Amino acid sequence: MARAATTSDAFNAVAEPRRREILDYLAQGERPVGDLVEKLGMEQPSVSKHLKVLRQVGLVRVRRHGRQMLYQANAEGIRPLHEWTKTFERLWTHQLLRLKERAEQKERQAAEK
Amino acid sequence: MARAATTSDAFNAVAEPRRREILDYLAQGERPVGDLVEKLGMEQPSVSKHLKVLRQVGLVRVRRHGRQMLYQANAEGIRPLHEWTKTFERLWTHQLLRLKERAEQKERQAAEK
DNA sequence: TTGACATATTCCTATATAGGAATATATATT
DNA sequence: AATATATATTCCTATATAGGAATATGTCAA
Repeated sequence: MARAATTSDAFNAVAEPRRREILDYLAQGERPVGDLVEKLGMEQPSVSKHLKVLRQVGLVRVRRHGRQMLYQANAEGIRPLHEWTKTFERLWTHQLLRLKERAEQKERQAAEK
Repeated sequence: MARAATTSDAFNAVAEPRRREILDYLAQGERPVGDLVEKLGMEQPSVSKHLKVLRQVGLVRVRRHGRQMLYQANAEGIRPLHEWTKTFERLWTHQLLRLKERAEQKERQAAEK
C-alpha cells in the first residue's frame, strides 16, 4: 500500500509546508488566489492545486467575486488536530519538570563536593 | 517532485494514522514493541518500521532492556504541532460565535412573523 | 465579439512510501 | 553451543503525490 492520500484528512493535508503557509496567510481573512501567489511567491497553478486539496478536506471555503475566487480558512477543520496534540500537553509539561529536577539535583551534587 | 519524506518532520510523521495510534498508546508510559503489536493488532515488522520513523523525527525515545526495546513518547516533539494549531484557536471561536449569532438572528426573524 | 484577466485543470515524471513476506540481528536460556 | 525469544531490516510493488509546462475555463470590459 502507498501513503494515504493528502485529501484523506486534515492531518495529511497539513503535512505539506506550503499548505500550512497558505492557511497561515488566510488566517488574516478572506483573500483572492492572486494575493497568495504574490505574497507567498508560489506559482499560480501550484497555489490552485494546494487550495483544491485544502478545500477537499474542509480547511478552506471559497466564493466567487467577479473573476476572482475568494478563499478563507475554515479553522474548525484544524480543531481535531489541536485536540489530538492537546492530549500530550500533560506529558510534555511533566517531562520538562523531570528534566529540570534532574538538572537541579546534579547542581546540588556538584556543590557538595 | 514527490511528497516530502515521512521522516522530514513531525507533521509528516504524524499524518499516518497508525503512527498516531502508537503515540497514543505510548502516552501511557514506556512499553516494549511486543505490547504495541498485541494491543494495536498490527504486524510486528509494521510496528518496528513505524517506530523507526517516529524515532527519526524525535517523537519517541528507546532504550534496551534485555532483549526488549522499551519505547516512550517524547511529547516535546508534538509541541510544534500544538503551537501551530493554536494560532487558529481565536479563529474558530470567532467563527463559531458568528455562526451562533446568525442562527439567533434567524430565530428572531421567524418569531416576528 | 474580441481580448484581457483570474483561476483551474491536464499531462508528465521523479520520488517516497506502507504493508506483506522473508530473513537478519541481538540477547537470554538451557 | 544450540535454541528460543524479541525486534529490526530487506525486498517487492501498487499507489500517490508536487511541481513545471502548457492549456482550458470562466468572467469582465470595450
